[in-house]
Amino acid sequence: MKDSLLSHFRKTISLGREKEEYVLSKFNLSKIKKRDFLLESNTTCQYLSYVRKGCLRIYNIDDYLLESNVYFAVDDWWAVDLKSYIECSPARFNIQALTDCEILAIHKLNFNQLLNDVPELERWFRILLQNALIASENRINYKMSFTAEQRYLEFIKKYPTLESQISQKHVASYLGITAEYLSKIKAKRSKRKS
Amino acid sequence: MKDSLLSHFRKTISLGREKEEYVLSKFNLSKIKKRDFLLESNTTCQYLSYVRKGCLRIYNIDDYLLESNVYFAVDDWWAVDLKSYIECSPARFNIQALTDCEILAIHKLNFNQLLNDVPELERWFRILLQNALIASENRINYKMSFTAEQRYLEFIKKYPTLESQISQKHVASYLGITAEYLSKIKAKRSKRKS
DNA sequence: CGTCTATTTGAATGTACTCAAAAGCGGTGG
DNA sequence: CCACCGCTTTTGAGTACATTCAAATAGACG
Repeated sequence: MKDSLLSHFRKTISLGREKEEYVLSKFNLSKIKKRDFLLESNTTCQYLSYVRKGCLRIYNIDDYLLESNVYFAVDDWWAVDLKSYIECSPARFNIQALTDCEILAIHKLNFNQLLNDVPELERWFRILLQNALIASENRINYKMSFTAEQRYLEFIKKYPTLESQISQKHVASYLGITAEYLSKIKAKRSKRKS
Repeated sequence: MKDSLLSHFRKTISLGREKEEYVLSKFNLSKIKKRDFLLESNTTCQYLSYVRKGCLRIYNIDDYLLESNVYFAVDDWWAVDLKSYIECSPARFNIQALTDCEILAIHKLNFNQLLNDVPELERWFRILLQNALIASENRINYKMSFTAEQRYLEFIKKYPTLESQISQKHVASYLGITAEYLSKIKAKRSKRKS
């Protein structure tokens, strides 16, 4: 059940059987249904959530109540509002399941204890943050340098199975365009092909 | 000379006099001139560089040789291509001084040794990454939700002294617009005021 | 002083948005 | 199992935001 989480850790650190058991014991499995919320803005984000299965969107609501998807957490990723989690501040983001999901979550307090008991995890967490930062910087470049159509193609390449699972308006929101315009991009593309 | 770096560390961790000395001893001061490069793409980023004074731009060059500024490193920030630094991969970014700068740099090998000798630094580094990630996620939201003019106003608010020090084309590139369009935004604004 | 780069301005163009209407689709209850 | 409701997607016309290209002007620097 927690195999996928285990192999996730093994990608960056090696703990040995005993510590592995201990770390995994602090995570709890929960299943959440499509459209349910893992986090709502203005509450505090208290859990680190590993996505074992399914897809969630982490999204922002701006001053005019418009939503924009910051990122998707799919199999083997993490869903968290980092700022809120770290600073105990009200969450900026909402986290919502786009499909039925299986989550392995750990409460902040337990995670902090783990960081004390198993210092190797500091390294793992640092690397997680590094990768997230690198991905985020890439995202800025894409948005800056590419047109909506180019970004859409990159999206398909990066998440080849995701498009069929979620609605297009969420893809559009991730790409930073309106649902209508994404529809037009796709229409134009399928016309070109034929 | 290294006072500013010391107070930078003290913001997030407390080390005690002795360890502080030790950590600081690993950093070397260097002065670099306006327009000089701290890093050129396709070389490897081997240093963590603390900006004691001045301003640098970290920028990307896309497939069509167009530059876009990813971020500015100003007083009390860090300049690094994280991906290259961590993975020893060819740098995606260039780092160039926009003003004369004073840099406190530490080589990767020395930094790794510090992380071993002074484990408190893991925490500091993790927090640095956290903050960078939070800033980067914010940046995505701005680019998604706001017009160029709104982003320009946010830029002025966030870096009140920067605009007078660097050329507008660099500001435009950071905002993700052309230099011409930024010029038009400013013209429109000063017309409105009068 | 001359050269090189940065900035301004204008006209034409392209990219993406808004609004509205129609069609499609999925889930729910009778 | 069908009918209906609400939400998503498509399509079109009109518009706004931002770019391109070109030419003129202004600044920076040796």
